[in-house]
Amino acid sequence: MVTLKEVAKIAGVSTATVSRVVNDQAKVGKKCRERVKKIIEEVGYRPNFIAKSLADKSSNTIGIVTPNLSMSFFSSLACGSEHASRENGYSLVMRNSLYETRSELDAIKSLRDHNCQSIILHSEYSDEQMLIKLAKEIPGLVFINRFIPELAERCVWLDNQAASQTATQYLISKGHRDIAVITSVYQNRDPATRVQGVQVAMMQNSLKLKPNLIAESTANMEGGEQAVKALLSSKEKFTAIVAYNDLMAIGAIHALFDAGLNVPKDVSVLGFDDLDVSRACRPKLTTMHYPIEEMAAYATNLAVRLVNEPEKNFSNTHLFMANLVERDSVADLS
Amino acid sequence: MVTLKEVAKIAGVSTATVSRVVNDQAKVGKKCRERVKKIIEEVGYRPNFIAKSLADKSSNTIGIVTPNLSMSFFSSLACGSEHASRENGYSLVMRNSLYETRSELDAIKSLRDHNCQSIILHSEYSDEQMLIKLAKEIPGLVFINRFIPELAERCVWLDNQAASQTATQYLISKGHRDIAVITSVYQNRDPATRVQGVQVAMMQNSLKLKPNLIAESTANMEGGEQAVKALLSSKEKFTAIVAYNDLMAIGAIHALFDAGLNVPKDVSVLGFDDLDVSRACRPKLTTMHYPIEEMAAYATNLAVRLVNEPEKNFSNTHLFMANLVERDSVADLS
DNA sequence: CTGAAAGCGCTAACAG
DNA sequence: CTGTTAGCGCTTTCAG
Repeated sequence: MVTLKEVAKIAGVSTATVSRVVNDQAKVGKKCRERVKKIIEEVGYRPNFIAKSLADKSSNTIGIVTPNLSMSFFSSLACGSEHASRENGYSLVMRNSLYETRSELDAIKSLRDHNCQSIILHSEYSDEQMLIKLAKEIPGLVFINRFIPELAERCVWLDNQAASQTATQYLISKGHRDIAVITSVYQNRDPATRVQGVQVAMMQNSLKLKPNLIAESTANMEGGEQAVKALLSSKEKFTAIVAYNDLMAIGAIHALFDAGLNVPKDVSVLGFDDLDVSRACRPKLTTMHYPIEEMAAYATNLAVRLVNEPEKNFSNTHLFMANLVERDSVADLS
Repeated sequence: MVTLKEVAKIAGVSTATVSRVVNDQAKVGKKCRERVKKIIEEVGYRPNFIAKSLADKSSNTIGIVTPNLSMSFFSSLACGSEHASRENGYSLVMRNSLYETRSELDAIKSLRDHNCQSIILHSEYSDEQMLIKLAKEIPGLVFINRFIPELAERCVWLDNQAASQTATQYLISKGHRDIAVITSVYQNRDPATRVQGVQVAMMQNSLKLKPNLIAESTANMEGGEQAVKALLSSKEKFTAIVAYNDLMAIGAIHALFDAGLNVPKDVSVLGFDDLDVSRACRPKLTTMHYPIEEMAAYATNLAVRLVNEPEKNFSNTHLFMANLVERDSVADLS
């Protein structure tokens, strides 16, 4: 491996000079610069990033921790982040937080110990106090999909309530009055917030979300099936379901068909997230598009600016909105 | 940030000693070790991995490059790799290869320049000669889903032909005689190999794959739809389709239903990969399970052993098999 | 505009 | 068993 020092020797200049031309810094004599460049080319010199990191205390890597990278939502998140990282000249290192006990914390600490100052965290477990403490230590720690008031300028999140209001309002505009909700038992507050959203939207239309039209289960396909079964067995009438996410929505569709009901003819189903699967199922799912990839890219840029421009003050709000994408799972009753 | 040197000073020992207890190496006096440990604990010392890497030329990171992390198949791959990386004490850094021109190569080189010696590559574009050259330079470069004879000991791949033979044989055992294939125009040789697999299986049963029952398109849902439309317009009769992958299979199912045909009653559809979507569509997809997560973990372990035990000779074959998972998209005609 | 020199934080012979 | 001493490859004052 050819080093900077060797280049310097061959070129008959000092290492400082070579370093300068490599990072095209400052004033280096034009001819001198040319010569060094030529030699670098000839001998195929490539800078050693590790050494650079050590010398200038940079890290050139940004970290991302999500519960489980193999889930579509999180892989989109990672993808957005990878793209932004690369554009900023950083490497993206990732960790799943799911498989270990103190998983999230361990992941973050491990990242920090690898000198990466910018970390994108999709936190599910840790409590706010812990996170606040960590944030002090790690200047580039940003939170995605979690709002912590004390750390507002580090939080990139979605207006869940507005989103589910939009969704509900849409259903109502299509003539639905008896709306059911299938939601999830989840670590964070998203499910509750979304249920609130439908309640508010219904209230605004002088409607009411009936307690036995709320079914709770796990946030996946099986959960969706279970929830719908519960709904069905309650004998309460409903013409539409707003689901916590696409997976539950798809489970719901399955359960509905299995019960001899047609979607959307007999009951409409509205999803959340707009994962790829929402175009794979039949009928294709009408759903709220979660701009997770954009959010991840945004969060990544924020994370690098947070460490590179520490003096700067950043605007306090990084709030995104979901938007409705109409496909085939909602019927027009009007 | 407290350094090893400071710990040494406080403990009244040399940095070498501290280094030894940190890496619990060699023989250090028991009391001495205890004392140092206590101090490390007290002052909250944490080793600097960058410095360590520079000093001992290790890298503690392994790289992975796939075309597009947001695709289910690749995110499973990444996930398997992340898990294995972590177990080996490495960080996983990833790169998409899709967005740039000389994308793959750039990604690998960038990884290499960041001193990561172990790289898992899902190569789509690069030619063999280039790869062989790279392999010489990077001891831990392993290829996933690509077989390069000269680099057999670095290739972790799937027996595509056997897999599609299995698939076809299954269809035949279910009474299907008129089998169609929808395949993909793709960078690598997989599609062709899989088509061969069905041809062989059919031949073994004195059947023949009719040329106009082979439709080619892109390897996604839209491609599947298109391919089926082509098949349908050929007027050639068929009772089953083997698809290049799950996405095409699902597209096929859509197109079939749109044409008024029922799956599996009128025509059966068999997928490949066993992605999550295969359980989201209706009917649920019978498909060949591609053990990509296991393969990725295996490849990752191989990659680290390749650099850590260079003297060792590794067995030449890292060949995996796909297995059939029966769901609801294939009818029994017999 | 360019060079000398002192590190960044840690490891690894080599002595003792 | 423990300390001394060079570095790893690059950056960065500080002189000149």
